[in-house]
Amino acid sequence: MAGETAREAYHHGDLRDALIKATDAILAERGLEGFSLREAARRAHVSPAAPAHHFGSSAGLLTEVAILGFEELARHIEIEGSAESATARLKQQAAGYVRFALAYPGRFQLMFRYDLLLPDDARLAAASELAKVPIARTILALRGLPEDAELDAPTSATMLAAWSTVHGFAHLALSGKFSKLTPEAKSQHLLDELLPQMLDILWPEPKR
Amino acid sequence: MAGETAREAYHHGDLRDALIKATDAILAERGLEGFSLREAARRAHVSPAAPAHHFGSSAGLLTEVAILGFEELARHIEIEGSAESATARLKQQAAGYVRFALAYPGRFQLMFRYDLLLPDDARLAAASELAKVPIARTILALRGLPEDAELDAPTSATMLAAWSTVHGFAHLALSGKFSKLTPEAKSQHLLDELLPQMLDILWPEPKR
DNA sequence: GCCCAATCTTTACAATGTACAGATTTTGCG
DNA sequence: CGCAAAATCTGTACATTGTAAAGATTGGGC
Repeated sequence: MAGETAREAYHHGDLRDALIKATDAILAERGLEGFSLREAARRAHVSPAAPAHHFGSSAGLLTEVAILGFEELARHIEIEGSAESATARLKQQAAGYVRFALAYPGRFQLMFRYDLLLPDDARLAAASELAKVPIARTILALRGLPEDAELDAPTSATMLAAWSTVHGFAHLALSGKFSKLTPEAKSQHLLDELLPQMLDILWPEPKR
Repeated sequence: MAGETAREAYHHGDLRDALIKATDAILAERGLEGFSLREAARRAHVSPAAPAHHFGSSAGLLTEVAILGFEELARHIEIEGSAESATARLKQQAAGYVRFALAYPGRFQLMFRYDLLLPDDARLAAASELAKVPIARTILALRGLPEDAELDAPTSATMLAAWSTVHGFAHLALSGKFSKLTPEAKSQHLLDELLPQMLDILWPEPKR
């Protein structure tokens, strides 16, 4: 009991967390295509069939990781400092979205791969919805509405516009469609140059 | 020689085309996740190892299908009728892009899955670039430039904006992020309602 | 102290991509 | 025409994957 805790822990303890962390490590090291259920089990020092009892299937484990991904995405989107205008705040949030996608490409791609996730998981849907809240607040401010206003048609259309723009940018970047630069310098150039240029076109500063 | 041509054809003939068509059929019937190299070989009535000689690997076959996909995408983007304004033309092209993605989700998803395609295929890169040409023309018209003008920084940033917007919309739609509707009615609603609403916000008609 | 349920292992099976060696067909060339 | 060489396809084999089924082992509640 006071023996080697690591050995003991794997035999009964927090396998669930260990598998989630192993999966996250695989996504970070080898990307989404480098993941396999058996590899995650290997890293947790358990048999290939062990994960099934905790997550049901591979999709169950990946869904759990995707939920954590949406929560982390929400954190990246939330605004830290003060923002002068609503459009400035929107641009900061857009940068946060893209920064997350570029920093954790495996996680990000997983989050939108419905074929790898449980299709009707309520917690996943909730996490996905929660990640939109910070943007919704900014959109309301952008349209001069109070923070707790209802999401009318033009507001949700504006949200859709912001979401699509930033998501398309991130997805195209990860698909290698902007790959004329080296991978190292690419992220900074995308975030510091291309993204602001694009956002200035779609959301020009109203201050004349 | 004058015998049953179908049997003969499979034994020597146009296996390459047959495999491409089989793959396209799988993508249409079962989606991208329903594809396997062996299933394509099965549909072409050849052994599992046969495709290798024509395409090298699974990625080689899929790359060929993706090239056809980009060519078809370009056709969907090209404008058919006359367009009053440049922004109207842009919106028609955007609708063409989304219509393609919704009509051929398997093909569309494949085209941006770098992990399934040959990473350095020149013909694939060329087809991808060619699909942007119709949009580039519209962007130039939008900015009041002649059709053969060079793509300066603001023009390419505007292109990036248009591309990201429409691609993000299509990708989010296919990821099931808008799925509060039935799949049948969804496509029409997306094309007729949501997409125009979004585009009107990002590209308002200059005509006051 | 003991039984039951939770947890993990072992074994097994069907599928997949693809390498390798051989058969068969077509083609090029004298 | 004849024949060798090249192109094309088959058969077999192997490592890897997800997961189902049944058995072993552990821990908690009474």
